[in-house]
Amino acid sequence: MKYKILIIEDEQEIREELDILLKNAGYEVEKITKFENVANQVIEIKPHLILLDVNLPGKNGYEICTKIRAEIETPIIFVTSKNSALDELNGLTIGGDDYIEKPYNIPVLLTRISKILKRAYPEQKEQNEIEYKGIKLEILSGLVKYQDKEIELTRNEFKILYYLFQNAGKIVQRLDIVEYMWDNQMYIDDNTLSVNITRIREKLAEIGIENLIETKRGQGYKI
Amino acid sequence: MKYKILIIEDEQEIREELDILLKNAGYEVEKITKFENVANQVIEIKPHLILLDVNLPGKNGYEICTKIRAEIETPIIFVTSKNSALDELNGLTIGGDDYIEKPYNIPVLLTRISKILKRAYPEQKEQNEIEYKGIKLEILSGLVKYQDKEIELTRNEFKILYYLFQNAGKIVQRLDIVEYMWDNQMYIDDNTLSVNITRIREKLAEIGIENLIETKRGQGYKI
DNA sequence: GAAAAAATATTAAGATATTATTAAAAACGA
DNA sequence: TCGTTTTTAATAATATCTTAATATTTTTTC
Repeated sequence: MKYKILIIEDEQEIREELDILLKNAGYEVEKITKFENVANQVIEIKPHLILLDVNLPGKNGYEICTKIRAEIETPIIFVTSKNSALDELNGLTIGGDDYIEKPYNIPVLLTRISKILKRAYPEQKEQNEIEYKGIKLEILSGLVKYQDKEIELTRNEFKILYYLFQNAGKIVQRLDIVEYMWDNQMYIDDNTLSVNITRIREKLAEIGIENLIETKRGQGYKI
Repeated sequence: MKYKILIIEDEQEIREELDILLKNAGYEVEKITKFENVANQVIEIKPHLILLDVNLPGKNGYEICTKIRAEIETPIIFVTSKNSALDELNGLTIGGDDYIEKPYNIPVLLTRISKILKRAYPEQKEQNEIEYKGIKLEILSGLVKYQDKEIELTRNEFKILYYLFQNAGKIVQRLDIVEYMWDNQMYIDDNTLSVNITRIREKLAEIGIENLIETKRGQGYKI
């Protein structure tokens, strides 16, 4: 899947440069050249990420950011030539996800973009479907299909099951799942996982899937 | 081989807590308490991994990281209470290998440390599979396979058998196994080992493996 | 070579730690 | 806000581990 990046930048030269750069890197690119009602335009375009110049003529980039953020959660990278700590803080507290200074270092810009995209859209992995033992997980619809029956799992339940499917045949440690699920910064009770497993098992049983998830006590789970 | 972990953290309480935690987990621990010339101190200590608090008094953790990285490639884990996207990104692009937020989840911290160490020092690879006399131990799946039959062992049983496999052909002393298994716990009845061996033999017999584990009375076991 | 001692095996029964379950509270999303 | 989903909390269930008691086997001693 191709990510769509929106460039909001008044200097034509830089705009074109970024355009080429990003297209070469495999992104779909949109540009805004008229800076009236930027927020509305953004909502129309529905980009996955926005590169926003802070110094638009007669406009305040941060204000624009605020307006955009009021509507959608698209991550924003500020492109700026200012570099005072204050400015930086302003942008970020409003909700921008990163900033980068002009003149930018191209590889740095690209890796930042890719990191932010990965973080913002973690579920968009290449696969749309994964199958094991006749059970099919459909990522897009969040459905589990088995012998012309199907059930829906909630987002977390699905994500856990998906992780187990990706590691089918192997023992997956509980902690690995916890890390995968909760990115593990904050302290999440490990029992939460047990609760989820119980729910997944219940739902799977509804369509006749029994004993799929084995508990390997002291080691983890295995399908 | 024992890994050396360096703690760079100003709050004494946390420092001591980490110290104990890590020592219990079998690491060698060093601490820095004076934050002048941190980079130089680090180079002296030559740790295998650094736990770096981002919010040192009057210092910028990221700056320290940059300086350290200019000298050595030791992996760094940021311990931080901040959590803005910017902070994280900065840390990672500078060369930190991971970050974790306070309050941290202890088991998670430990597994992260161990994962990063494994990645950074790959010489100490762990096998995923070991075979002897047509019997295959699969670590990832926790299975023992023999002639298209397979059994599951419990964690301890598997660990013991794995240890014997690693020393295939040699006599392994009972005490060595006890140490390997129960490490520095207080005296564990060595009969526990006998019980485990009995169980392993039983389970192996189920898939037709007989007389694999020989008892060398007074010396240990041999496969 | 028999009896005693030492080492290991066996079996079953506690103990413990890990996981499961259930219900309720909190957080989230429409 | 209401309905759904997620997390917390309290409690139950149970696989696995350890202990204990007893049995078997091997080695030593006389």
